[in-house]
Amino acid sequence: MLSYNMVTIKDIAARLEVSASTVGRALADDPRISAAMKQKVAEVADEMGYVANRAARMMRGVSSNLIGLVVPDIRNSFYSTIAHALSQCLESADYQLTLSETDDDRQVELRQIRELTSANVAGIIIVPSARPHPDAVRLLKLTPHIQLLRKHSSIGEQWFGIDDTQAIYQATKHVVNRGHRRIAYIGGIAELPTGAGRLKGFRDALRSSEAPSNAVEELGPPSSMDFGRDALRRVLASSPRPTAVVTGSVQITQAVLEEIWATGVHVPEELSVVGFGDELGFRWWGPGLTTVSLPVSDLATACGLWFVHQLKLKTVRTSPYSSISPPTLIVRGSCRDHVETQSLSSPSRRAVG
Amino acid sequence: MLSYNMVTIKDIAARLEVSASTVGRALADDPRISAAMKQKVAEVADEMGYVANRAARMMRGVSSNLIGLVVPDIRNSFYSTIAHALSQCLESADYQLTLSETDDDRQVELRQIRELTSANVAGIIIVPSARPHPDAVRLLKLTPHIQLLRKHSSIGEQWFGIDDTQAIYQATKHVVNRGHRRIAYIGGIAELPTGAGRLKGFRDALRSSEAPSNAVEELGPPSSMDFGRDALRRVLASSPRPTAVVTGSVQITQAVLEEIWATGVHVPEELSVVGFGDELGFRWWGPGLTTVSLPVSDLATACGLWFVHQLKLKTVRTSPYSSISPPTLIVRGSCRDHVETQSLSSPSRRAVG
DNA sequence: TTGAAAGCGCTAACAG
DNA sequence: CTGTTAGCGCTTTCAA
Repeated sequence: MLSYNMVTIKDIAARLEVSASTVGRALADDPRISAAMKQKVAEVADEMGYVANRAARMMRGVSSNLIGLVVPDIRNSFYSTIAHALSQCLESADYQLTLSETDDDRQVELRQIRELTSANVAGIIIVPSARPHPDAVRLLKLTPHIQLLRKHSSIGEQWFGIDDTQAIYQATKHVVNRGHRRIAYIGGIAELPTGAGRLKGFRDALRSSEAPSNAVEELGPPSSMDFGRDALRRVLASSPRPTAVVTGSVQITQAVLEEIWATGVHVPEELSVVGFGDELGFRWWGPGLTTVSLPVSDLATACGLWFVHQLKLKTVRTSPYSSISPPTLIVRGSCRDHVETQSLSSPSRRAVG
Repeated sequence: MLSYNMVTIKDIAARLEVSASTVGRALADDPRISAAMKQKVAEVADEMGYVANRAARMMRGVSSNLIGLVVPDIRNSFYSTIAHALSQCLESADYQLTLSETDDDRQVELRQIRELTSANVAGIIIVPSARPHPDAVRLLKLTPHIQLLRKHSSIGEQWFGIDDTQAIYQATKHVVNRGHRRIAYIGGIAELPTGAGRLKGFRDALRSSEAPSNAVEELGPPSSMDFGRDALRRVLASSPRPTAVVTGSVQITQAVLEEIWATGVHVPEELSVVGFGDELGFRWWGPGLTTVSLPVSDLATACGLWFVHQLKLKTVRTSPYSSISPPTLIVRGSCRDHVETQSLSSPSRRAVG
């Protein structure tokens, strides 16, 4: 290990023949210090290449400039988008982002939160797992924190998310309006707040239609491609086979697209599809994927700005605040009108371009 | 700000009626402490929910358990894959990952490295920008560090990367072998080590062919979709129009795919394409994208393991070490044989499935 | 307006 | 095997 002698507050004090506290205060822009002194201190500090020792500062109770981001899996584009947006707006407020992945495992989540609190982070931005560990909840209460996307009341009432119910409601309503009656939904487990909201959106949309409809629901881990693939196979095998499928997470959507592509089912002739999220590539999947687009980046930025604002007012935050962002349905070619006497015409084919 | 009374080593000491140092040593598993004592301390610590104060520990000279990851943009799947892999293997070594984005801007990069060193990070894993700032290089020398993907000798000789030259060589060779002679390459600027290597691969492959060939080279920021789109348009407009295009970064590939899809050029009839990286969705793009797959996740894991190993031996590392991972060409449908008397047959079309 | 001094929680030298 | 003591660099009383 390298031993590098950082220049300390004492060094500049010695050089200027003043006390350490004077230098400390000058650096902190304390009103009691004369402008002349501040000036001199600033110059010498700069000249000697002084950098504050964060550890020492932290020990004096000042929390670090670290903000912990706790997400299931950074490879999920939702979360990498969030990480990027947060990183940007936290940086400009002089905060550093630390990354913790939970893999949606409450034990891992607890460990990570333990780590973060022991590192004295200034705050935690978390996408909580389905059922966070009580100890994790307890630890979070000791640190400023905010929930993103998923919300558990046990953790708090500070939350930025999207309207999950509305998202899937729109998606489902779209196929219902186009005449589909046997509709499958493949989405995240209802134990997750997002999963529950989306499932509700699906059911609400079906209920809102006049004609009786026939739903197939497949619920599983929202980040599991394997689950998505298997679920789609089950949906295709079920009888009567659904004429439309709505997906409830990005990963599940990707898995379903892959599987449909692999099995050779024709879209939209044999099956209509509405996806979740608008990934690069969804546009060029088959006839173009009709999907629900979510303002994840804006959401994260808003969340970051607000959180930093909260941290600045060094006040205990218990007052609830929620921000719900609306989804948008993007209609492309993966859904078509369904008529009961369905004639499977020879599929119209589509070339690149 | 919340005032939360963390339980300290003293609290445990008081409870057990021993000295603080005994507890400290027991917790550190010091050989001089009796097993019985360690046992008791461990129990009480656990019971009281003791978490070590990192700030205090750091002040005693021990560096933090933070490792800084410095990348251009976490939304790039290369880097999110890397972040995930590193996060996993650093976590198991009890390190925390902090995330810094540079947007390939040397000033930002310098700022981020400043931040990291002042936060006393245990080490830095960096994908350096094209021309790192001299001060950044200087700062890096003060901290254990390793380069990922891109390598600058000024920064050091510790590097994990892929064989960029080989990657593009394979891609280019593939179309050359299929008879193409007018070939375009759209890739990152040669100022980047990766850009230079890939460009070399392109040129080497062309030179290696017997028949004379005609190259078009478009170089720009590798992470700019806009550049990719514009470059492709220029390529299509050039005369004689190339019959094949090879791309040299993930983002450029994505941009090129989008643009080809948008302009309606038929692949592979009018244009053969070889991509870079194997993103989800490349499989279902048009006739399936023939592309170079790179073992990014394994690379990052290897890098993480090795770096942690280096940190454990608390020795100054100056000895060079490089690890080069090989790419793999994945052949799908986006290239076809080229014959000079090219007959543009009516395009064979492909449906989903 | 500045100084002196007391710690923050932990580790490490130096005694027992 | 365990206790005492002295700081690490900084902030923050309390004095001057």
